[in-house]
Amino acid sequence: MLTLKQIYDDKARVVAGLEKKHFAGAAEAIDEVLRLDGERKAAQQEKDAAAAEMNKISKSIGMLMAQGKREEAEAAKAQTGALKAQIAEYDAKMSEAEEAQTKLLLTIPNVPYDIVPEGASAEDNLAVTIGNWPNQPMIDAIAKDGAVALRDWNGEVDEAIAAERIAQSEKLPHWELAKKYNLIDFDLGVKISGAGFPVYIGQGARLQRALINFFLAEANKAGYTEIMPPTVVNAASGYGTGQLPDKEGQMYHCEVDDLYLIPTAEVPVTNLYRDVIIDEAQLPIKNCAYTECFRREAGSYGKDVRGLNRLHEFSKIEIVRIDTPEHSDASHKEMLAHVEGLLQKLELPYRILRLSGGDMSFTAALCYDFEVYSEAQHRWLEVSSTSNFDTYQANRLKCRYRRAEDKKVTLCHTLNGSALALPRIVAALLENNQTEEGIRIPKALQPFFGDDMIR
RNA sequence: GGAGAGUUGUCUGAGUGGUCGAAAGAGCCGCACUCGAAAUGCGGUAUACGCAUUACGUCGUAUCGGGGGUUCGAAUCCCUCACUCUCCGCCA
Repeated sequence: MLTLKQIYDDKARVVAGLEKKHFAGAAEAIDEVLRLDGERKAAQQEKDAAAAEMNKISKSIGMLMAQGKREEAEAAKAQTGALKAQIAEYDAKMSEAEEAQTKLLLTIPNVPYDIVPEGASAEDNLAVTIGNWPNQPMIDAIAKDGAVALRDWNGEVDEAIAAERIAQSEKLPHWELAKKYNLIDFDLGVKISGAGFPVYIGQGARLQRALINFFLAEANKAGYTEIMPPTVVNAASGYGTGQLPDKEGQMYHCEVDDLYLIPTAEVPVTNLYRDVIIDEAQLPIKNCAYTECFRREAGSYGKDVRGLNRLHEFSKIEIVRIDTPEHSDASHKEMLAHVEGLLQKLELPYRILRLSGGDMSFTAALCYDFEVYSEAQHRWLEVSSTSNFDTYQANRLKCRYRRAEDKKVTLCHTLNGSALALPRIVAALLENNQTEEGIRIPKALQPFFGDDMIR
């Protein structure tokens, strides 16, 4: 959540930022936060004064008792009743205002950075890079402006090119390939769990393992420490990273023990640093983790959920960084370069989008999505979302560091990104690399897969 | 699952109702001594909120696992939850 300091320091910037994120009633919400803060402060002052008086009297009673002055002590006791009631009253007022304020702050999203594009939806995302792209005219279109709005070129408007590509393509979608080579059995998954829980078999299972190992090896090479966290977490962890309270319905919940299945390794790995004060010398902390991720995906339907496009359980390697405010932007760029490197090594066509204010997540200050092009479905599939959360998560987590220079305790910045999520990578890999002989495994992956082809 | 013992500051560890935010030791930081280091000596060494200030804060409140209660007063008593350890049971 936002810090009060952020709001006091530059209220106008906060309100403008929230409006960029299309948060309705931004100005009113911020004013209410400040009003509640004033209320809390006033109540605390009164409470503190009353408590100080009470402490003084209590101490004097102790001394009188020690001196054997029973009556004077009893007289002092008589004074305390009213004070006690007052303290209770102010205390109630104070915590009431504080709770109301926190509750409100939890509903207010993070303020986006200045370079975040204006816009209400995915239509307004800014394509900043495209790679391994075979269609030259489109690359030129991108190169001209350096970055252009998605709607200008991605096929929705440029229908001629899209239609041509589709007409030329005789490629099978990945769900048919999965069947043809006996890689994934979706029906078996339905039988034992339900839709969205595929069963990987033989070479399909081996491909999963190869990708997990490849991604972890790359992360290790880039200096990330490998973490193997629990895949169920308590509610406090859910609040720490912002899945709770607003995205409650997206997580699987084990009611008996009040635990949640993680939707991403971000949750356990970031919460490692909840209620912690880190020495600046240890920053940036760079962790990576492979976990299964669980998402209820309530409300999804149609072509979005076909095959591997959207699953309830999937494998993902996540990279997480904790950093100083001064260095977090550099960290973010390193993470983007790392993820981009993975897609290059996998030889998949990809693009990188800077998400617009309206499309980015609640907690992010700056977010880039990585998408791979699926040549049989003719659509872009999101495979990574790499974000800087500024102090927004850290404030909830109480994740702070002690500055080397002046020993001051300050909020950290947190960042994370997928590097990478498997299913859509598998989808693109199968679809884009299909040949007469089988499915070609990219060179970088061959040592991990143990073969150059799925046959 | 049953029975019992615990949880104190960066760490070890004392403290069973009254100047206890907390003894002592270790660690760490600063200063002194030294050519330098070690040793030694002196001082400092939590967090949040509030208040104050140009600045330094001999300022206030809260915090001894979390929450609640008893009391004029709680690290200390009671309730409750979480966690750790020991024994029994069960189990991979």
